[in-house]
Amino acid sequence: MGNNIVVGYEISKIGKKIKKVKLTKPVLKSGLKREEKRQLKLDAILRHAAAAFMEKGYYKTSLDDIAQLHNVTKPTLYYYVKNKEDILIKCEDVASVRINGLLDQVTASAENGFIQLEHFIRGYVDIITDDIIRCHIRHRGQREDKAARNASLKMHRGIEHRVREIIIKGMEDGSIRDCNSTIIAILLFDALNGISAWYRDEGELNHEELVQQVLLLVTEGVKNKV
Amino acid sequence: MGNNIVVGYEISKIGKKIKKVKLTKPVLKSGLKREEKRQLKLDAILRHAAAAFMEKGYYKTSLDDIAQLHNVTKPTLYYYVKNKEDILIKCEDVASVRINGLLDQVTASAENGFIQLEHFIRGYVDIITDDIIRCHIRHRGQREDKAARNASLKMHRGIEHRVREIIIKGMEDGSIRDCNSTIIAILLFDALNGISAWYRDEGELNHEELVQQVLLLVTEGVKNKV
DNA sequence: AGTTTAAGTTACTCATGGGTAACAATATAG
DNA sequence: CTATATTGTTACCCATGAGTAACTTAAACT
Repeated sequence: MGNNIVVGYEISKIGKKIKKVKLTKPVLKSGLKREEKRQLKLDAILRHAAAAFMEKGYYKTSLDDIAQLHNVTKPTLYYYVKNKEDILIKCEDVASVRINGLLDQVTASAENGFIQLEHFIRGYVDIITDDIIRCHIRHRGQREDKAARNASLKMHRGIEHRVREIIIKGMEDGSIRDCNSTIIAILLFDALNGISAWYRDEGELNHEELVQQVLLLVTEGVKNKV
Repeated sequence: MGNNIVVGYEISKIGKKIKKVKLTKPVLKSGLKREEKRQLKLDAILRHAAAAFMEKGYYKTSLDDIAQLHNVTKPTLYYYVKNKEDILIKCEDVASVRINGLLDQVTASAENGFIQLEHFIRGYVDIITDDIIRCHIRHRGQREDKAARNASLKMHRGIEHRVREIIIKGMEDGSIRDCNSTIIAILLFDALNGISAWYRDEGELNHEELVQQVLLLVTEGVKNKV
């Protein structure tokens, strides 16, 4: 029940009530504080859940597990989240914002296509350290609800499409060789997403060396042309 | 119970019994037939299960589903398989044989490292069309039983290691440029395994073009060096 | 032919875990 | 200081699905 109340609605309701009385700061401030607190708790839950999903897998992680990680009981989760699948959806929302943000940043520059692609790869390898992003990558498209599944696939296709655009741009400005941009974009994503399954920032493998090797492969391939 | 009887034991038992009486063909033949039939049925079950796992996911596929696909009831499966997880294990056994077989074939040639790598890529893209292989790729390492999980990871590391050896050989014979063979092997696998999640032989995308693009990426990269 | 073994069935048990109802405590507004 | 929304709890329900026991049918060996 509680989880059906949309945040936006809640705010506007408060706003209406207050508008006719007084628009003092304490009211607004505490209102925001509450929202902030709620948002922070939701974030923490998503983070805990994502970490658990990555470690044990979605189906092997119970809501009780997640609740325990957050030091609450299971029903409390339902105050922040519609159901188990909604956790995946909310993680994906976060991931979408971050990845598209990266793409915004990368495509905003005046650099040529190849350089933009290089920037994207760098940024993406940084990003996939985050459990929420990794959770999205691992579970994207995996939704019982049909509408949710389609939304997830569409969102990922959107991202893939933007990378393809970068590649096409590179082919037009001559910085990227002639290739099938669709396939190359997918292959690149497959490789990068694969990384997210095993790479940990704390590990022995140097972050920079990883990026170097990905760029080596993408830039020149491994064949020796002496 | 019945599933605990190892195939080899069964055969040797029959053999002993017969050795002292008569080694007529009909007996051996029918014995083989039985084993053959059993093996064929097991194969069919694995194939059905793998297809279902790929379509709906391991946890969303019940043993009843798999049984139905094979036109038997659930308990019958237990005659061929120890438990649900055992299906994954048996799929992995099949996959291991095929992939290592490919590697045997590839490394047996006198070609240089790069050509061997190329051959492997070609062969692997062929192989990952098979549902059982795809099932292995998607579910490798995902085992509730610890021993089984370790075995799965070990087997995959073994394969990865052999590819790394090819790369190292290529670096030694000068056909592959200097690189971190471990990372490159993993990246290559990530890309190839990623393919297995979306590529269908029946689809519009030409098999040869896919291979071409993978080889383009691995061979020369996408940067235009004009 | 008659006995044994393989192969399959029906009808259960039972743990797990998602989701809910009803109640309790805590914070915030007026 | 009281009323109300927010946040959380305990104690359930109930569907699902893995695995088993006991029984039946079909095939195969002697």
